[in-house]
Amino acid sequence: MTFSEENYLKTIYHITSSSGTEVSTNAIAEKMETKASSVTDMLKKLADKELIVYQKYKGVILTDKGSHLAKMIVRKHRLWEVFLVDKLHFPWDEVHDIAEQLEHIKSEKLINKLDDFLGNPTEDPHGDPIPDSSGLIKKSNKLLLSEVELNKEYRCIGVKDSSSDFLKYLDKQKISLGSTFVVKERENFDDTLLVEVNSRKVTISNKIANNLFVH
Amino acid sequence: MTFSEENYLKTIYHITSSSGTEVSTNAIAEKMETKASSVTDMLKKLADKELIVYQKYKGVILTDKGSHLAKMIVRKHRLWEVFLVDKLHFPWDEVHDIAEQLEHIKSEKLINKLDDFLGNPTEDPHGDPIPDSSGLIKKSNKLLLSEVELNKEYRCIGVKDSSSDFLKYLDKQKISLGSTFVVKERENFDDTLLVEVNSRKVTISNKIANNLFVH
DNA sequence: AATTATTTTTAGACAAATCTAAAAATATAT
DNA sequence: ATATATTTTTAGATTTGTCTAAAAATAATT
Repeated sequence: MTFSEENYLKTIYHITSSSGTEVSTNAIAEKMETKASSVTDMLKKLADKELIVYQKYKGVILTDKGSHLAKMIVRKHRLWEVFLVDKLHFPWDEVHDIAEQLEHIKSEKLINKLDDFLGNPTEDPHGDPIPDSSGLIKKSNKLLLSEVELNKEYRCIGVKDSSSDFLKYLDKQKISLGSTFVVKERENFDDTLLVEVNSRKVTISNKIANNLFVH
Repeated sequence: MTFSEENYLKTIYHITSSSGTEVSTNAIAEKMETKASSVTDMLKKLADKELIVYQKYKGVILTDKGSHLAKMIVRKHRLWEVFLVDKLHFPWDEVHDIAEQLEHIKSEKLINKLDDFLGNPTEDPHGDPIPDSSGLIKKSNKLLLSEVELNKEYRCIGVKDSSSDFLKYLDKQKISLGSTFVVKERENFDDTLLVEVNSRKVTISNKIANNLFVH
């Protein structure tokens, strides 16, 4: 498999995970920042290899074979992210681009040894689950801050939207990866939260709470 | 730079290191297992980018820029080899192919953090020197077993010829990476050596001794 | 239901890296 | 020094992945 084929497979896998249905040509093109015509070309190639089921104008779904390969790429991506954060001490928001490259390294032995070296983690630094060597995925217990129970302690494991405006806001509020949250009150009218962030009381809007992942 | 350009640059660097003079089109083609015509095409491209000095029919040499880039690729290759052997416990003879892939990962920050993580090693598992981040190379103190002094202790760090016949011979003699050697006698007639291998007396021919690297 | 808008596919072109076969330059040998 | 052999380059073709522009299919709207 070429890098490009792997990237398409991964993208289809990710869109399927959130939508559940067939994936459209345009959806793939948009996510990969390429043209629909390029996508069509590649879909034919992937269909020939029996990695996807493709019917003209009807969108695609992954075959079992394609789904397994996609999971192996996701597995590699997330294991490398753990390596970069845990072992090389990269900030959590810098690892994605490097993992995008590392996920294409081909060696099953390498990835299984890396898995052991890292202590067989089940989640990456963003709280996303890491498929095991047979493709099994322990479902994530990652939540949005807007969904948590009152008076329970949670730890910040990531953001959904990583726009610079949002990251600046977090910086101002001294919220970072690993911060602890305890939601003390929820305003019924607009779902604004009164939260203890590292024992400091902060008011957090619903929009903000919808962009913070916790554990 | 593309993977292919990097591979050409690295090959030219390696051939230059051992020959010292201009590198011929055919020498490159042979080492890369490709056709001379493909090499010519790429040489033009590398010359356009001012990474090599290329004159038709006269062979090539690296420019300073090309030489530095080549060293950075070698640096990455050798650091990843150290990672694979020291941290993931790969056998020393399995790491080359994986490092060939990892050497193309693009991130200066990654490679410098990896360097620190590994304790800034100056040699890879085969005893070859690792260029530092500015391209400086500490000259190797790697020797052939045929060149060592009598009654001094050396450690096996690699082989020159890795044909399967030779590796089988080593296996039979229980010689492996890390074995200690003390040369007790040298036969003047044919340079056969009487060697203590891990305190066991073994007779080693000059041809064998010329293929074992020690420290 | 007919028209308009959107999505998707096709057709044809292009750049990168490779190849084969033939031509040109250089090296070797008689 | 002339003929032969080798090396290197050119010319033209191929594959992969991309693109633009136009055509075809599907979806949305009046």
